[in-house]
Amino acid sequence: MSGEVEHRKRVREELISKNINPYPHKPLYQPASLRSVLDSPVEGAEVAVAGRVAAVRRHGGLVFLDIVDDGLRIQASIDKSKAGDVFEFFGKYVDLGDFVNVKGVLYRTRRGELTVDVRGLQLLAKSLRAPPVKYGHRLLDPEVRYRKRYLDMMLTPDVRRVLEVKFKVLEETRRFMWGKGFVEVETPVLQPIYGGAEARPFKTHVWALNTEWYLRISLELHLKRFIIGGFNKVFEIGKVFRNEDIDAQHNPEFTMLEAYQAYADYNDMMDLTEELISHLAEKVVGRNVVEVPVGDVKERIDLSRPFKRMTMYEAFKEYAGVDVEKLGDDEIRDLLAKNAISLAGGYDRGRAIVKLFDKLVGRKYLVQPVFITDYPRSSSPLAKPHRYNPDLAERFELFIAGMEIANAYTELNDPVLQAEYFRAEEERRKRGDEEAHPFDWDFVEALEYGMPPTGGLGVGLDRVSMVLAGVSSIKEVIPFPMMK
RNA sequence: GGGCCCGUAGCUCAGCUUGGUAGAGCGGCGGGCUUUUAACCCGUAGGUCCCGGGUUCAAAUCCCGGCGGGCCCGCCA
Repeated sequence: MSGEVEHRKRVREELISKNINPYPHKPLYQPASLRSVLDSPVEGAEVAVAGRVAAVRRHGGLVFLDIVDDGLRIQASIDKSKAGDVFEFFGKYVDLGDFVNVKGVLYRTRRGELTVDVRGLQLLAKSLRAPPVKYGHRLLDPEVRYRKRYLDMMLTPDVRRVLEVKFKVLEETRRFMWGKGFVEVETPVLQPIYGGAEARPFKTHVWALNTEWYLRISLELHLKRFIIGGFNKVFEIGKVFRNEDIDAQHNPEFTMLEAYQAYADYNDMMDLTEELISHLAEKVVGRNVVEVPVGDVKERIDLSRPFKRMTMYEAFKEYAGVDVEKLGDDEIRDLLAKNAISLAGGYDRGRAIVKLFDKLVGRKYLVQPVFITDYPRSSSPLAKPHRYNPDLAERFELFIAGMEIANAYTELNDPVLQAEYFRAEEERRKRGDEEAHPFDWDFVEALEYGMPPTGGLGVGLDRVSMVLAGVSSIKEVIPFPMMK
């Protein structure tokens, strides 16, 4: 309401005209953290705190206010008979939403609530707009929530809690990886050629070179160059960008952890993944059973080790009652047709099997953590063929709550095979599959210098955060999600 | 891309079926109240009823077309 803003602007003007700065540079009374005050309150002691006025309850000569600072709340009261000048100033110049600095004595009210009996008050920052809902209540309009996320965080403690889960995941992932002896590195976001995943990229223009470049869709190919360069254990946590749809599980930019380890294979990466996830459960939420909404039901998900492991073929048998290995290509084509699946770039047995897996098994059944291993070789152009079966790749994906959480390979390090697989991808692109992997000559050349046997892992940290926070939309764990 | 739903005060929503020219609660502002905590009581301001067109004496309401948004399905991590 414009009247409200006008009113507060007038208050601001009046303060300035009275030589009271509505936006002073520092608090007058050095504020203690609310955490320290609330954790070990000393009744009768003098304290100073600062924060936003989140609620005001006036009772004639006594006014109660809630002060919120850094996600915590404390009550203060101003007694006209004890601090008449403060009382008058507050009534005249302080509104809901303003930042204040108060000094006073800690006591407990009749109802037992810890309260600061205010004796001194300084306005720290005048707000011109009152918060749209009361502190502690939820903003309901998702449009407003995500576009004006500062209001969402400011007003709803649970929103802050969920975001804190995400940030703690980032922090604890680093701590875990460092502890395992991995070096945190960085790789370019802007690239002349993209790769490492199957996705449509974002394009951009580099003026200095007058050429089209891309935003990275994964971290993989540069991290492997670190392995070639002699770093044995590297990881990166970073944004990747995929030019695809926006929905409850997908945001066009999201945060991946990728890790590569020399002299390791996908079995080692499975152990590492399992250990990471349970480390995160323990450090971030302090328990290994979490509740996550999956579809219409809240699922109790047990993140304790070890996770179930099954091959993709076993999963087909168990959940879809299909023995894919024994199916002829005609039967697979029939299944594709029956499930209305079309394959961009023409029929390929391996890729068909993966699509069928997503459709028939994927999200429905893989609620408890499970590693699905041994993907069809042709669906994984950067993975090494399986040591016992050349039709398969040494690859696994981790599913939790019906979501793909992690993806890992024994990395392909044979440059001749890599070139061959890239060539096949290029053929597929020519046949119309926009998401086929581009041929990366520079990467093949790097492999030609020799890469040790390597295990590689990618983890979607937003989705991990969703599981740990128990939320069903990726928007909840991304501070400023992309909005249509 | 397909389907369903929504758009009225700062917020949450009623009014629409049955057309008569705009309402409530909360919030704001003013007043009252010295132990409240979604405080309470009294008063008051605040609206392009998403936009455009049509029907009608008359449209928030009925019809058509846009725009914005949400959810589900398909695809992608």
